[in-house]
Amino acid sequence: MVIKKMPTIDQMLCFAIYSAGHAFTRFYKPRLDALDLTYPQYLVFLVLWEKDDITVKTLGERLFLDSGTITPLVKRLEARGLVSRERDKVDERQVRIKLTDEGREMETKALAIPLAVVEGTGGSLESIDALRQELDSLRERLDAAVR
Amino acid sequence: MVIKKMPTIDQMLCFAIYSAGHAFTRFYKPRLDALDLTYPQYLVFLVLWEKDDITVKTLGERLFLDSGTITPLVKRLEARGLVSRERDKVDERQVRIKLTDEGREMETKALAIPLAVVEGTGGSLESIDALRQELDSLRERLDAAVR
DNA sequence: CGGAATTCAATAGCGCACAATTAAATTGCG
DNA sequence: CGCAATTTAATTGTGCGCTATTGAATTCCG
Repeated sequence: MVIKKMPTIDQMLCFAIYSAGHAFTRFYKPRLDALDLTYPQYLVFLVLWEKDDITVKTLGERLFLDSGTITPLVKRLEARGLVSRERDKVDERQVRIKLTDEGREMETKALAIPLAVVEGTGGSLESIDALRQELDSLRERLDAAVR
Repeated sequence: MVIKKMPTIDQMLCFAIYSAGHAFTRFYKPRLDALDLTYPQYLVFLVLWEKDDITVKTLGERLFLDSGTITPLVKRLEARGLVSRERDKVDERQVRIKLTDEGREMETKALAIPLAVVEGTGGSLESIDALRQELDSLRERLDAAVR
Protein backbone atom coordinates (compact mmCIF):
# COMPACT_ATOMS: atom_id res chain seq x y z
CA MET A 1 0.00 0.00 0.00
CA VAL A 2 1.56 3.29 -1.12
CA ILE A 3 0.39 6.86 -0.64
CA LYS A 4 0.01 8.56 -4.01
CA LYS A 5 -1.86 11.67 -2.94
CA MET A 6 -1.49 14.15 -0.11
CA PRO A 7 -3.56 12.96 2.85
CA THR A 8 -6.30 15.14 4.30
CA ILE A 9 -5.28 16.82 7.52
CA ASP A 10 -8.08 15.01 9.36
CA GLN A 11 -6.52 11.68 8.42
CA MET A 12 -3.13 12.52 9.85
CA LEU A 13 -1.93 11.17 13.17
CA CYS A 14 0.47 14.08 13.70
CA PHE A 15 -2.39 16.57 13.52
CA ALA A 16 -4.57 14.52 15.86
CA ILE A 17 -1.73 14.66 18.40
CA TYR A 18 -1.06 18.35 17.75
CA SER A 19 -4.69 19.36 18.22
CA ALA A 20 -5.31 17.03 21.15
CA GLY A 21 -2.29 18.61 22.83
CA HIS A 22 -3.77 22.09 22.42
CA ALA A 23 -7.12 20.85 23.66
CA PHE A 24 -5.42 19.50 26.77
CA THR A 25 -3.72 22.85 27.38
CA ARG A 26 -7.07 24.64 27.06
CA PHE A 27 -8.67 22.11 29.38
CA TYR A 28 -5.95 22.62 32.01
CA LYS A 29 -6.01 26.41 31.71
CA PRO A 30 -8.82 27.27 34.17
CA ARG A 31 -7.52 24.71 36.69
CA LEU A 32 -3.94 25.97 36.44
CA ASP A 33 -5.05 29.59 36.64
CA ALA A 34 -5.98 28.82 40.25
CA LEU A 35 -2.29 28.08 40.88
CA ASP A 36 -1.11 30.83 38.52
CA LEU A 37 0.88 28.25 36.55
CA THR A 38 1.16 27.59 32.83
CA TYR A 39 0.95 24.01 31.60
CA PRO A 40 4.72 23.66 31.02
CA GLN A 41 5.35 25.14 34.47
CA TYR A 42 2.96 22.54 35.92
CA LEU A 43 4.98 19.80 34.22
CA VAL A 44 8.14 21.16 35.83
CA PHE A 45 6.48 20.99 39.25
CA LEU A 46 5.30 17.43 38.62
CA VAL A 47 8.94 16.47 38.15
CA LEU A 48 10.15 18.51 41.13
CA TRP A 49 7.43 17.31 43.52
CA GLU A 50 8.54 13.80 42.70
CA LYS A 51 12.20 14.66 43.32
CA ASP A 52 13.84 18.07 43.47
CA ASP A 53 17.46 19.20 43.77
CA ILE A 54 18.04 18.14 40.17
CA THR A 55 20.02 19.87 37.43
CA VAL A 56 18.65 21.76 34.43
CA LYS A 57 19.90 18.90 32.27
CA THR A 58 18.08 16.22 34.26
CA LEU A 59 14.88 18.25 34.24
CA GLY A 60 15.23 18.70 30.49
CA GLU A 61 15.69 14.97 29.99
CA ARG A 62 12.53 14.21 31.94
CA LEU A 63 10.52 16.71 29.87
CA PHE A 64 12.35 16.25 26.54
CA LEU A 65 13.19 19.97 26.53
CA ASP A 66 16.54 21.78 26.36
CA SER A 67 18.09 24.60 28.36
CA GLY A 68 16.75 27.20 25.93
CA THR A 69 13.27 26.35 27.19
CA ILE A 70 14.03 25.30 30.77
CA THR A 71 16.26 28.19 31.84
CA PRO A 72 13.86 31.11 31.28
CA LEU A 73 10.90 29.08 32.55
CA VAL A 74 12.64 28.18 35.82
CA LYS A 75 13.91 31.75 36.19
CA ARG A 76 10.32 32.95 36.18
CA LEU A 77 9.47 30.43 38.90
CA GLU A 78 12.51 31.58 40.87
CA ALA A 79 11.40 35.22 40.55
CA ARG A 80 8.12 34.20 42.16
CA GLY A 81 9.91 32.41 45.00
CA LEU A 82 8.65 28.94 44.06
CA VAL A 83 12.06 27.38 43.31
CA SER A 84 15.72 28.16 43.91
CA ARG A 85 18.59 27.86 41.44
CA GLU A 86 22.21 27.50 42.46
CA ARG A 87 25.42 26.26 40.94
CA ASP A 88 26.55 22.81 42.04
CA LYS A 89 29.49 23.17 44.45
CA VAL A 90 31.35 20.20 42.96
CA ASP A 91 30.67 20.83 39.25
CA GLU A 92 29.98 24.50 38.71
CA ARG A 93 28.74 23.95 35.16
CA GLN A 94 25.56 22.53 36.61
CA VAL A 95 22.67 24.44 38.13
CA ARG A 96 20.61 22.60 40.71
CA ILE A 97 16.91 23.40 41.08
CA LYS A 98 15.16 23.01 44.41
CA LEU A 99 11.62 23.67 45.60
CA THR A 100 11.09 26.42 48.15
CA ASP A 101 8.61 25.76 50.96
CA GLU A 102 6.02 27.68 48.98
CA GLY A 103 6.72 25.63 45.85
CA ARG A 104 6.43 22.39 47.77
CA GLU A 105 3.18 23.42 49.41
CA MET A 106 1.53 23.96 46.04
CA GLU A 107 1.32 20.19 45.57
CA THR A 108 -1.61 19.95 47.96
CA LYS A 109 -3.65 22.46 45.99
CA ALA A 110 -2.64 20.81 42.71
CA LEU A 111 -4.09 17.44 43.77
CA ALA A 112 -7.50 18.54 42.50
CA ILE A 113 -6.18 18.77 38.95
CA PRO A 114 -5.54 15.12 38.00
CA LEU A 115 -8.98 14.25 39.37
CA ALA A 116 -10.59 16.76 37.02
CA VAL A 117 -8.51 15.48 34.12
CA VAL A 118 -9.59 11.87 34.45
CA GLU A 119 -13.13 13.13 34.58
CA GLY A 120 -12.64 15.38 31.55
CA THR A 121 -11.06 12.72 29.38
CA GLY A 122 -13.99 10.47 30.10
CA GLY A 123 -12.54 7.02 29.45
CA SER A 124 -11.61 4.31 31.92
CA LEU A 125 -8.24 4.47 33.63
CA GLU A 126 -7.29 1.33 31.71
CA SER A 127 -8.08 2.74 28.28
CA ILE A 128 -6.31 6.01 29.14
CA ASP A 129 -3.24 4.04 30.12
CA ALA A 130 -3.33 1.95 26.95
CA LEU A 131 -3.48 5.11 24.85
CA ARG A 132 -0.62 6.62 26.83
CA GLN A 133 1.53 3.56 26.24
CA GLU A 134 0.94 3.69 22.51
CA LEU A 135 1.96 7.34 22.45
CA ASP A 136 5.08 6.66 24.51
CA SER A 137 6.11 3.97 22.08
CA LEU A 138 5.38 6.30 19.15
CA ARG A 139 7.53 9.05 20.70
CA GLU A 140 10.38 6.59 21.11
CA ARG A 141 10.17 5.51 17.47
CA LEU A 142 10.08 9.12 16.28
CA ASP A 143 13.03 10.08 18.48
CA ALA A 144 14.97 7.08 17.20
CA ALA A 145 14.21 8.02 13.58
CA VAL A 146 15.54 11.56 14.09
CA ARG A 147 19.04 10.37 14.86
CA MET B 1 -10.88 4.03 42.43
CA VAL B 2 -9.77 7.50 43.48
CA ILE B 3 -6.44 9.23 42.98
CA LYS B 4 -4.98 10.19 46.37
CA LYS B 5 -1.47 11.13 45.30
CA MET B 6 -0.05 13.21 42.49
CA PRO B 7 0.62 10.95 39.52
CA THR B 8 4.11 10.63 38.08
CA ILE B 9 4.58 12.60 34.88
CA ASP B 10 5.35 9.39 33.01
CA GLN B 11 1.91 8.05 33.91
CA MET B 12 0.05 11.02 32.50
CA LEU B 13 -1.72 10.94 29.17
CA CYS B 14 -1.45 14.70 28.69
CA PHE B 15 2.34 14.51 28.90
CA ALA B 16 2.51 11.56 26.52
CA ILE B 17 0.57 13.66 24.00
CA TYR B 18 2.63 16.78 24.74
CA SER B 19 5.96 15.01 24.26
CA ALA B 20 4.82 12.94 21.26
CA GLY B 21 3.75 16.21 19.63
CA HIS B 22 7.21 17.69 20.10
CA ALA B 23 8.79 14.48 18.82
CA PHE B 24 6.65 14.76 15.69
CA THR B 25 7.74 18.36 15.15
CA ARG B 26 11.38 17.33 15.49
CA PHE B 27 10.81 14.43 13.11
CA TYR B 28 9.23 16.73 10.51
CA LYS B 29 11.88 19.42 10.87
CA PRO B 30 14.52 18.14 8.40
CA ARG B 31 11.83 17.24 5.85
CA LEU B 32 10.10 20.61 6.14
CA ASP B 33 13.42 22.45 5.98
CA ALA B 34 13.58 21.30 2.35
CA LEU B 35 10.39 23.31 1.72
CA ASP B 36 11.44 26.08 4.12
CA LEU B 37 8.21 25.59 6.08
CA THR B 38 7.53 25.25 9.79
CA TYR B 39 5.20 22.50 10.97
CA PRO B 40 2.22 24.86 11.57
CA GLN B 41 2.81 26.41 8.13
CA TYR B 42 2.75 22.90 6.64
CA LEU B 43 -0.62 22.29 8.30
CA VAL B 44 -1.95 25.48 6.73
CA PHE B 45 -0.84 24.25 3.31
CA LEU B 46 -2.46 20.86 3.87
CA VAL B 47 -5.76 22.68 4.35
CA LEU B 48 -5.21 25.03 1.41
CA TRP B 49 -4.05 22.30 -1.01
CA GLU B 50 -7.30 20.53 -0.24
CA LYS B 51 -9.34 23.70 -0.82
CA ASP B 52 -8.16 27.29 -0.94
CA ASP B 53 -9.99 30.62 -1.19
CA ILE B 54 -11.16 30.21 2.41
CA THR B 55 -11.40 32.78 5.19
CA VAL B 56 -9.15 33.17 8.20
CA LYS B 57 -12.04 31.94 10.32
CA THR B 58 -12.54 28.77 8.28
CA LEU B 59 -8.83 28.02 8.32
CA GLY B 60 -8.81 28.56 12.07
CA GLU B 61 -11.71 26.18 12.53
CA ARG B 62 -9.94 23.47 10.55
CA LEU B 63 -6.77 23.85 12.65
CA PHE B 64 -8.42 24.73 16.00
CA LEU B 65 -6.44 27.99 16.06
CA ASP B 66 -7.58 31.61 16.31
CA SER B 67 -6.75 34.74 14.32
CA GLY B 68 -3.99 35.67 16.76
CA THR B 69 -2.07 32.66 15.48
CA ILE B 70 -3.35 32.48 11.89
CA THR B 71 -2.96 36.13 10.88
CA PRO B 72 0.80 36.56 11.44
CA LEU B 73 1.53 33.06 10.13
CA VAL B 74 -0.34 33.67 6.87
CA LYS B 75 1.23 37.11 6.54
CA ARG B 76 4.65 35.51 6.55
CA LEU B 77 3.54 33.13 3.79
CA GLU B 78 2.14 36.09 1.84
CA ALA B 79 5.45 37.95 2.20
CA ARG B 80 7.12 34.95 0.55
CA GLY B 81 4.61 34.93 -2.30
CA LEU B 82 3.11 31.55 -1.40
CA VAL B 83 -0.42 32.78 -0.65
CA SER B 84 -2.53 35.88 -1.22
CA ARG B 85 -4.81 37.63 1.28
CA GLU B 86 -7.65 39.89 0.26
CA ARG B 87 -10.87 41.18 1.77
CA ASP B 88 -14.05 39.48 0.63
CA LYS B 89 -15.88 41.80 -1.81
CA VAL B 90 -19.28 40.95 -0.35
CA ASP B 91 -18.41 40.87 3.35
CA GLU B 92 -15.37 43.02 3.97
CA ARG B 93 -14.92 41.75 7.49
CA GLN B 94 -13.59 38.51 6.03
CA VAL B 95 -10.15 37.93 4.56
CA ARG B 96 -9.91 35.21 1.92
CA ILE B 97 -6.69 33.22 1.56
CA LYS B 98 -5.67 31.78 -1.80
CA LEU B 99 -2.67 29.82 -2.98
CA THR B 100 -0.38 31.47 -5.51
CA ASP B 101 0.98 29.32 -8.35
CA GLU B 102 4.16 28.88 -6.36
CA GLY B 103 2.22 27.85 -3.27
CA ARG B 104 0.20 25.33 -5.23
CA GLU B 105 3.28 23.85 -6.86
CA MET B 106 4.83 23.05 -3.48
CA GLU B 107 2.38 20.19 -3.05
CA THR B 108 4.34 18.01 -5.47
CA LYS B 109 7.55 18.38 -3.47
CA ALA B 110 5.64 17.85 -0.24
CA LEU B 111 4.37 14.44 -1.33
CA ALA B 112 7.58 12.84 -0.08
CA ILE B 113 6.77 13.88 3.48
CA PRO B 114 3.78 11.67 4.40
CA LEU B 115 5.67 8.68 2.98
CA ALA B 116 8.56 9.36 5.35
CA VAL B 117 6.16 9.83 8.25
CA VAL B 118 4.45 6.46 7.86
CA GLU B 119 7.90 4.92 7.73
CA GLY B 120 9.08 6.87 10.80
CA THR B 121 6.08 5.99 12.93
CA GLY B 122 6.64 2.35 12.12
CA GLY B 123 3.20 0.86 12.74
CA SER B 124 0.66 -0.40 10.25
CA LEU B 125 -1.67 2.07 8.57
CA GLU B 126 -4.54 0.44 10.45
CA SER B 127 -2.99 0.84 13.89
CA ILE B 128 -2.02 4.43 13.08
CA ASP B 129 -5.59 5.17 12.10
CA ALA B 130 -6.99 3.54 15.22
CA LEU B 131 -4.72 5.68 17.38
CA ARG B 132 -5.73 8.78 15.43
CA GLN B 133 -9.41 8.06 16.00
CA GLU B 134 -8.90 7.67 19.73
CA LEU B 135 -7.11 11.02 19.86
CA ASP B 136 -9.82 12.73 17.81
CA SER B 137 -12.45 11.46 20.20
CA LEU B 138 -10.33 12.57 23.16
CA ARG B 139 -9.96 16.06 21.68
CA GLU B 140 -13.72 16.29 21.25
CA ARG B 141 -14.33 15.29 24.86
CA LEU B 142 -11.79 17.81 26.11
CA ASP B 143 -13.24 20.60 23.94
CA ALA B 144 -16.73 19.74 25.16
CA ALA B 145 -15.56 19.89 28.78
CA VAL B 146 -14.11 23.37 28.22
CA ARG B 147 -17.30 24.46 26.42
C1' DC C 1 51.01 18.30 33.17
C1' DG C 2 48.66 21.05 29.55
C1' DG C 3 46.14 22.00 25.55
C1' DA C 4 42.09 20.18 22.99
C1' DA C 5 37.63 18.41 23.23
C1' DT C 6 33.48 18.02 25.68
C1' DT C 7 29.77 19.30 28.76
C1' DC C 8 26.58 22.45 30.70
C1' DA C 9 23.75 26.53 31.20
C1' DA C 10 22.63 30.87 29.47
C1' DT C 11 21.43 33.95 25.77
C1' DA C 12 19.50 35.93 21.39
C1' DG C 13 16.33 35.55 17.77
C1' DC C 14 12.35 33.48 15.37
C1' DG C 15 7.78 31.56 15.18
C1' DC C 16 4.00 29.82 17.20
C1' DA C 17 -0.28 29.78 20.72
C1' DC C 18 -3.37 32.25 23.33
C1' DA C 19 -5.85 36.00 26.02
C1' DA C 20 -7.51 40.45 25.77
C1' DT C 21 -8.44 44.42 23.28
C1' DT C 22 -9.52 47.22 19.21
C1' DA C 23 -11.66 48.61 14.91
C1' DA C 24 -14.49 47.94 11.17
C1' DA C 25 -18.31 45.77 8.83
C1' DT C 26 -22.58 43.52 9.07
C1' DT C 27 -26.87 42.01 11.11
C1' DG C 28 -30.86 42.38 14.13
C1' DC C 29 -34.59 44.70 15.84
C1' DG C 30 -37.54 48.30 17.39
C1' DC D 1 -34.58 53.74 8.99
C1' DG D 2 -31.26 54.05 13.00
C1' DC D 3 -28.78 52.25 16.55
C1' DA D 4 -27.28 48.46 19.38
C1' DA D 5 -25.41 43.84 19.18
C1' DT D 6 -22.67 40.67 16.78
C1' DT D 7 -19.10 39.04 13.73
C1' DT D 8 -14.51 39.15 11.86
C1' DA D 9 -9.66 40.07 11.65
C1' DA D 10 -5.87 42.43 13.39
C1' DT D 11 -3.04 43.85 17.21
C1' DT D 12 -0.58 43.64 21.68
C1' DG D 13 1.69 41.25 25.22
C1' DT D 14 3.28 36.92 27.56
C1' DG D 15 5.29 32.48 27.51
C1' DC D 16 6.86 28.60 25.42
C1' DG D 17 10.07 25.66 22.09
C1' DC D 18 13.78 25.45 19.14
C1' DT D 19 18.34 26.66 16.78
C1' DA D 20 22.63 28.56 17.05
C1' DT D 21 26.00 30.61 19.64
C1' DT D 22 28.70 31.87 23.72
C1' DG D 23 31.40 31.27 27.83
C1' DA D 24 32.82 28.83 31.58
C1' DA D 25 34.00 24.45 33.86
C1' DT D 26 35.45 19.90 33.41
C1' DT D 27 37.37 15.85 31.24
C1' DC D 28 40.32 13.61 27.94
C1' DC D 29 44.52 12.25 26.32
C1' DG D 30 49.13 12.59 24.50
